[in-house]
Parts: sequence; C-alpha cells; structure tokens
Amino acid sequence: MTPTSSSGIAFLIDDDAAVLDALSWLLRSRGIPSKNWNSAEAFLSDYSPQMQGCLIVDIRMQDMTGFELFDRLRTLGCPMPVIFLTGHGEVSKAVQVLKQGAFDFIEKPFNDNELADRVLEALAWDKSRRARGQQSHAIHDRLRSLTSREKEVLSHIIKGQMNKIIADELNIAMRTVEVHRSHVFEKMGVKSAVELATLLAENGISMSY
Amino acid sequence: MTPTSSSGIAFLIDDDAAVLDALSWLLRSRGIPSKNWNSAEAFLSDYSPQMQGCLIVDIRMQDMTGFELFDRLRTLGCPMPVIFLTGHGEVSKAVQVLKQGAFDFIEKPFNDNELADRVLEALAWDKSRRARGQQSHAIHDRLRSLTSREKEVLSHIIKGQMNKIIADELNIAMRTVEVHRSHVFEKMGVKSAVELATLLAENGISMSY
DNA sequence: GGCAATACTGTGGATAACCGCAGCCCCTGA
DNA sequence: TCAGGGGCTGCGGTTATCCACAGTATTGCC
Repeated sequence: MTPTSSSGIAFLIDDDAAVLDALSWLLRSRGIPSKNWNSAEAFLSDYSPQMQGCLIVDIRMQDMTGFELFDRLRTLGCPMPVIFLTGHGEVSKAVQVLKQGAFDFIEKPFNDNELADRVLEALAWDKSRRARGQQSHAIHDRLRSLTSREKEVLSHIIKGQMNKIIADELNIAMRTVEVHRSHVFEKMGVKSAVELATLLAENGISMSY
Repeated sequence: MTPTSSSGIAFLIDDDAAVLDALSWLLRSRGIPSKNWNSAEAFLSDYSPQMQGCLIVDIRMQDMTGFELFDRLRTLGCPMPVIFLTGHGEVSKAVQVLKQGAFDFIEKPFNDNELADRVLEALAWDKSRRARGQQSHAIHDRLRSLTSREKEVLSHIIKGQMNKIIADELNIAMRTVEVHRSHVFEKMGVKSAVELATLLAENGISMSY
C-alpha cells in the first residue's frame, strides 16, 4: 500500500474546544481518524501538502473566518475538500463558497449521522482525487524525463504527422526523428503513437511546441 | 450562424406577476431576451429540448416548488442552467440544490446588477455547453455511421493494435482489416489512428467491444 | 430477379515505420 | 583530457501500412 492509498484524516478547525471534542468523539465513534486545531492560524502554520483527508472548518473563529482560511489554503494549492460549519444561515455566503469549490456547508446544530456521512464522502472524494493525481503525476514525471528535442518530436507525433514531415519541419534527417520517436515511446512507457496520444488526451495534456 | 450559436433566452418562472414583470424589465434593459411563465406546470408543458438559455425559478410557487421543477426537468434531460430565487434563507436547501447542479441560488431582495450578471454567466455557460455538445454530437453521428464490424475494428485500433493482431482476434484476413480501417478513417474524418485516438479520448469516448 | 449494402479475401506494389550498427559533433563536468 | 550525454546522420534490412484492382458471398428490399 502506498501512502496515498490511505483514507486520510479529518482535520477539525474550531476555536470552540467543546465543538472540537464533540466532533472528534463523533468521528472516532465511526472509525474516522481526526486531528484538532483551535485556530485557523495554528492550522495554517502546520499545513503541509502531504496532508491527506478533509477539513471541517467553523465559519466563525476569532483570528480568521473559515472563508479566509479557505482562500489562504487554496492559494497555497491545498486541494483537500472543505466542509464548513455555520451557526447562522447565511445563504449568500454558502452559495458563494460552494461555487468556489467548497465540498459542503452544514448548519449547526447538525445531525450526527449526516455529518459523519458527509465526512466520509469528503474522504472518499479526496482519496479518488489522490489516485487521479498520482496517475497524472507519473505522466508528468515521464514527460520531464524527455529532452527538449524529444518533447518537440512528441508534440508532432501526437498531431499524427509522419516522420518525414516532422523531419522537414525540424530540418533534421528522418533517421533522427526515428531515434527520438523510439526514445519517446520508451520513456513514456508506451508501444505505439496511438497509446501515447490516448494517454495524453485522457489526462488533458496538450503539447504545444 | 447555426441556431445553437445564439446566446439563448432567460426563461422566467414565477407565479407572482409583479416579480415576472420586474425581472423581464430588468433583463430587457440589459439586452437579455426573456420569456415568462406563471407556473411550473405551464413551463413543463411548454418545455422543449430545443430551448436554449437559462432558467430563473422562484422556489416558492403554488403548484410546485422550484426544487420539484428542477428535478422534473433534470429527469427530462434538460441541461440548462437554473438560477433559483428564494425569499427566505434556507441554507440546507441552497446547499443541496447547488450540489445537485443548480447554477446559482439568489436571495430576494436581490441586487439588480448582480442578478443580471448571474444571468449572463448562466447564458454564457449554456452557450459553451451547447458548443461542446455539438462537437460531441457530431462525433457520435459519425460513430453511428459505422457498421458494427467497423466499430469492432475501431475499438482495436484505438488500443494501438497492429492490423495483423486485429485480424487474428477477429479471425479474418489482414486485408479485410485494412479495408475496415480505411473506411473507419474516412467515416470519422481523420487521416491517422493517432488523430482518431485523440478525438475519442478528448471526448471521453471509450469503445469497449 | 436485380440492386445495394456489408463483409470478406487475394495479389502486388508503393510508402512508412522500426531497428541494429556505426559514426560524427558539441558540451560539460570530473 | 577523457567520459558521458545529447543531438544528428547514413546504410541496409524487416515489418507494417496503405491502396488499386479484382473478385466471392450473404442479406434485405423493391
């Protein structure tokens, strides 16, 4: 099992110790591991891109609103799903934040079962995100292993151009293109141009050189 | 200009004639064409998949709630973006409906500029959706023009298999595969297997035969 | 029965892809 | 200075692809 195959942790962020206790107790009773922070700043200073799981964030905190924390984390590139907890029904804020990519927005007092279900959904979402990311990361690693000339040839290959044409456009011999081409296939772990094109297209990668 | 290149219409659905008037006046002042319905049922009976634009639906109506209308339309396959208007802040409903794919959820009284902006966003979203759909539709039309044997060969081509292998697996002569292959290219409007693979992958089409 | 569509096959030749072997040039770092 | 990596190239041979020409067979429809 690689590290990214774990189900992740629920990161609880609230400046109300009673809420943190109640939440962590609830989650533990469902077998969901969690960790607590009593302020947004505290979490931010501990934040690491290695973290896996989801965030459960109170909207109303002393040092920073949950929205601000959300913005800061997104700026840092944190992709984890965020569930907001709110005590007072601000519809426009809820709508805004959901449209910005929050995972959920739950009013207090919340139903225990419902909250636990949402957390499980968020953890599952994050897990599948990591799986997708791992695939995509592996491809980018392979792309980075290509020399610049190889990338250039690659970009022509996936346009479906023949070796002769590529050679003309790059002003090199066909034999050279053949060599680069076979290196590209080897480094990218594919056996044909079709596989290569599919691999890149499925991962939304377009090589514009 | 094809029909689908128009910007679409705002379909207003509210059983309060005063609101309909105000909305249609507002939108007309911004150059946004709109049409009115005074009940959900009335709109449903007029609904046609040909409609282009977005819906602006009051949550609270006599015959049916906006949510019900939303569900009914989605069941009918209506893909248009829906903006809900609500007079009373139900956060949980807003969250639920947004997660189900509503475009926006706006509280009354609303800011005129904001609403007009949202409508324009929704219309733009629908326009780009139609563009994507048209591309995808064209591809499916071409796929449908293939005979079943050709589709079978296609599925092997996009796996990157050589004609010889395909011939073996289908128990036919290589020459026959070559013929099917060239028919597939011609009907799909591509000149190479790479183009074909990219075309299908970019549109999320996987041929499993 | 004739006609069209579909599927299938063979022959032979042109073109393209693939590959090992061999070698050249340039740059960089030990 | 020498080794290694990257880029470039030619030769010769095998395998694949693409295609024109030429058929056979089956099915379904008017």
